[in-house]
Amino acid sequence: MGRPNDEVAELFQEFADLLSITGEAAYKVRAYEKAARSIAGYAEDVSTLDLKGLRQIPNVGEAIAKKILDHRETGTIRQLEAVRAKIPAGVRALTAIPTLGPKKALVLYEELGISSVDELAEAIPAGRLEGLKGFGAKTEENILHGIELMKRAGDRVLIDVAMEVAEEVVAALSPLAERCEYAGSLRRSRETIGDVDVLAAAADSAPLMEAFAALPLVSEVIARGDTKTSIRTTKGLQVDLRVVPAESWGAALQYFTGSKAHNVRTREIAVRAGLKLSEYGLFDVESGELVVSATEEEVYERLGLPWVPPTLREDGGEIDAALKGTLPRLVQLADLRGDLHSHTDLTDGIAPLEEMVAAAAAQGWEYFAITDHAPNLFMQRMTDEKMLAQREAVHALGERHPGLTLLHGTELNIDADGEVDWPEEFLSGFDICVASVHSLFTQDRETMTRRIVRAVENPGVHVLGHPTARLIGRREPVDCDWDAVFEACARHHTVVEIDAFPDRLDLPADLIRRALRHGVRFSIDSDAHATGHFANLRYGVGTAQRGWLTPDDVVNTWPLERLRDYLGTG
DNA sequence: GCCGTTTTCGGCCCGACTGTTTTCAGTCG
Repeated sequence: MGRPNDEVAELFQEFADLLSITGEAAYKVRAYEKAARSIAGYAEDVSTLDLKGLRQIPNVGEAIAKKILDHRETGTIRQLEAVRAKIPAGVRALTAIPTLGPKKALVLYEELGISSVDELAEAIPAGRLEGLKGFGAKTEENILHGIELMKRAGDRVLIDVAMEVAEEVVAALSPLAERCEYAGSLRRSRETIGDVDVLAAAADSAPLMEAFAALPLVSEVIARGDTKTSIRTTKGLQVDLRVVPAESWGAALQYFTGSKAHNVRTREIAVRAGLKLSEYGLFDVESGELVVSATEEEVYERLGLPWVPPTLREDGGEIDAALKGTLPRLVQLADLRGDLHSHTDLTDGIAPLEEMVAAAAAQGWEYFAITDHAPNLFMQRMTDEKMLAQREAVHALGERHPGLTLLHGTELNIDADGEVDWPEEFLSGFDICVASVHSLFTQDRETMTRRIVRAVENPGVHVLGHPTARLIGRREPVDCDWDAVFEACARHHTVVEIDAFPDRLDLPADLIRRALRHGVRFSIDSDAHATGHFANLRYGVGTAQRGWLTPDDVVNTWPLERLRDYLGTG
């Protein structure tokens, strides 16, 4: 269920959303949103803090601190319950539709009684919105497209949500099993996860099934048997537990990891060798005898293949590469020597510079770049003076962390024409500049391509940040001639970012493979807005692996000197 | 509701874009 901070933060975020729907003053709504973000990003566990300790959290004052204590004692927040009674949860869900905010959601609820996304999806084609003030044809179209975008993600969840559940289940069951691991699309590090598959090896499955069904995160047991039990979590995610004998572990793990297409290929290879591969093992067809099944390695080996990393098992050429012995040595989390994209509370981060740097030092990195937003993202209120003052602070801090080289950078805004915030002269004062698209996501392909290529060609720009600007389940990637962009990146030594945020994972894996063909180099960046966000790098690494990247392809696995040479900042 | 070398009130993330509107409201970053 996550750490107590996340639960409390979610309650205040819900409170803020509901207040904004009821038309509460914007500053009040923002106060709760800011508090929610601060609580989520706060290093200490809120459930252990007293009133004084809680008030130390930025943006948490008397009123919010008391609500946290109330919640701890009574399990609820009175004011939240009151507004929940007025606004159904489904109305809040409407605001998750892109282009539909709190004001429109309230109109739909009050005028038409619509209180769910499904109801709205039916009401529009039925013409029920016609004549409703503020809802023209284009608005209806945008809403339907937004719903479509959400539906396409379907019941799938982002990888971090699934990972949290999977790790909780594995941790709870491991003491009862000889082996226990999550498999399926999560093990392959897909960007969204439909359901979580957990595999355990044990002689007797009963205690595992019992413990699994009794976990606190279980809201419903869907099916329960000797070899498989399925549950639904309180948040609606399905988790399947399969228990196999230890001698079948390897075959079962291989089978339940998938993908289906990869398994089809491995089974074909088995058939041609007179073998049969199933979740129970690799068998000799003639004798029916078990050949191997205890580990994945021996299953693959008996098929004449090296072990294939799960992130490659998509039937995307990995079988041929395995047969030829040309599987890449994939980049690992431990290969990273630094992070090239992060924020502090000078702009929209949560943590002060000192805390971000201390947390980066604790990662054991060799270098770390602070890249707060530049002035053209107006809401961040950046100025030249603030940026230069931060640079001084960064230099001073560097002396306190001798093992860690601090890079002072910025995240520039790529404007409509591909220009960025500052002239080259000012840019040259930074150690590293990330440049990203933050607006005008719907430009046509030609305009967008010209725009991004121009930014990439700017000698002051070193990294193209979250290149497609997609938000998984919420915003489409921008339309762009990526081959033209990658070609320009390779030519100008502009690094292409893999932003590790779970709702971005941008550049996506399919485009990484395409970029690789152009000789592009990549950086796997946290885009951290809080110290806890460095943990997201594992998802960035998973995405990089799905793109077949080796450490040599990823600049932040390089020593700083080589990185500087490549960027031309040495 | 939070915050403060403006310190107990009066500000608070500002501006662009979109669609609808007939002069601007809603949404987003």
